[in-house]
Amino acid sequence: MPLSREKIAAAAIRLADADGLDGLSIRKIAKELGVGPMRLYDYVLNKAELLDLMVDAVYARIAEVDKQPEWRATVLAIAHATRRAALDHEWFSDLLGARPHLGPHALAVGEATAAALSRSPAVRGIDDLQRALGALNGFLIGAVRREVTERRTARSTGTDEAAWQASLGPYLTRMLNTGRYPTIARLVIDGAHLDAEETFSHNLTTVLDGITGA
Amino acid sequence: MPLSREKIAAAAIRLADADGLDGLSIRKIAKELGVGPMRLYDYVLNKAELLDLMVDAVYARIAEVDKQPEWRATVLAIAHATRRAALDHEWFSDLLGARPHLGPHALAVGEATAAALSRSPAVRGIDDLQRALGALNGFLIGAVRREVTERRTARSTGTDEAAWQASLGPYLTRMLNTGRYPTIARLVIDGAHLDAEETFSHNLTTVLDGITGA
DNA sequence: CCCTTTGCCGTACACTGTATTGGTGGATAC
DNA sequence: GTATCCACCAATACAGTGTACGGCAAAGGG
Repeated sequence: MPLSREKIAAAAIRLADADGLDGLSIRKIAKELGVGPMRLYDYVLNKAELLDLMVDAVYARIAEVDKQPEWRATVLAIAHATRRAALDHEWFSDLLGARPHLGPHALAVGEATAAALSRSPAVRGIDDLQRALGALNGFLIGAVRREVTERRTARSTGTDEAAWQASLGPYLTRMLNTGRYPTIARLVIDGAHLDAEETFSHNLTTVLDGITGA
Repeated sequence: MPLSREKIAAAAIRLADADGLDGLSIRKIAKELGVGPMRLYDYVLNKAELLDLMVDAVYARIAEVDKQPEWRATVLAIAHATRRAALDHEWFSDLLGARPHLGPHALAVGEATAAALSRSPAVRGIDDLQRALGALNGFLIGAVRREVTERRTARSTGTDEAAWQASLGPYLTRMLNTGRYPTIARLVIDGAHLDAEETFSHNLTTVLDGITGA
């Protein structure tokens, strides 16, 4: 069975899911596919283009969300699907917003969000739409990125407990004990462990309220 | 004159400003400082820690903003300073949100924003504060990231005009001519070239309006 | 039968971060 | 004065990266 861009992207996604973007190399993908490393360059211009293919493959899954009748429900569905995809493929959050989303599926979800937003009564002209899209996408990119890094550090402080207790933990408590960061300290100490999905939902509606309310 | 973490970070920042993060290597930093590459490891654990140092050095500049009497003005000042810093050091946006901000100056900035937000009447308990901080930081990270990538692609389509006219341009017009992305097409064609700073300001107040519940 | 051309394949290059080894100067002990 | 040790620094070495490029075999044309 011959190679193809799709098959290469799929193999790359499998590896990136397992080892992260840093663990992803042309040679490993080729080995996974049982071919020589340079074969990949018959289908892909360079590694950057391969990353774009991976991103668009994920966007394809995001684009599968059902279209909702109400514009707000549509935006919520797309945003939640994007978050879900980023949690399933953490490397996705590293690439999200790092290059323009120009793949066909990325354009499709962009179209769906833009169309939904333009149905909001608060979005009047095309300038409003451009700004609203910027605000929403900005929040989406940043929020997802934050959540993924948080999850990563939580995992690594659990795994690499030695390093945490040896350096980072004491450093942090020392810092907070200086009294120079009282609010942060309060957040760390008293802050309940809020449910991540609930927080995301809450903040998303906050941003949407800002868009429609102003 | 002896080496120091600060001096190493400063040299690394100079190089990253010029060549981007991809062009940054231990060997180049060492050459810039006139020492052997392995000397740097007497001051820095590994490259990741060096990147953290660079990030915190930028946060030091951000933390210099004058404290405003009104909480909203404080948040605006910090956000604009962060954006300004990311435009001055584009690599900063690549690192922003990619790892927890735990350096002393990053903590200072976090403290200032958290303190300001907690003075908003709409932020009642510590849970509200945690969420508001998440919404604001999420937007900030994503918006800055978006703007920097936009600027980069604009620059590279200007520089590498051959590649644009050969592949990406035609690809995009072909895509938009399929009629599958009418809203996006309208945005690309009719969309005025909005001032980036104005857009950022507008969206920032939009998010803040959402937080305060206006 | 020979020549050309076309596609396939692996080698090779320049570069990365960093562990490790070897050497060298200066201070201290006898 | 000599020997020993130690701190410091330089260079080398290794395992890996993305990808340019040269060689080779098969196919087609005269």
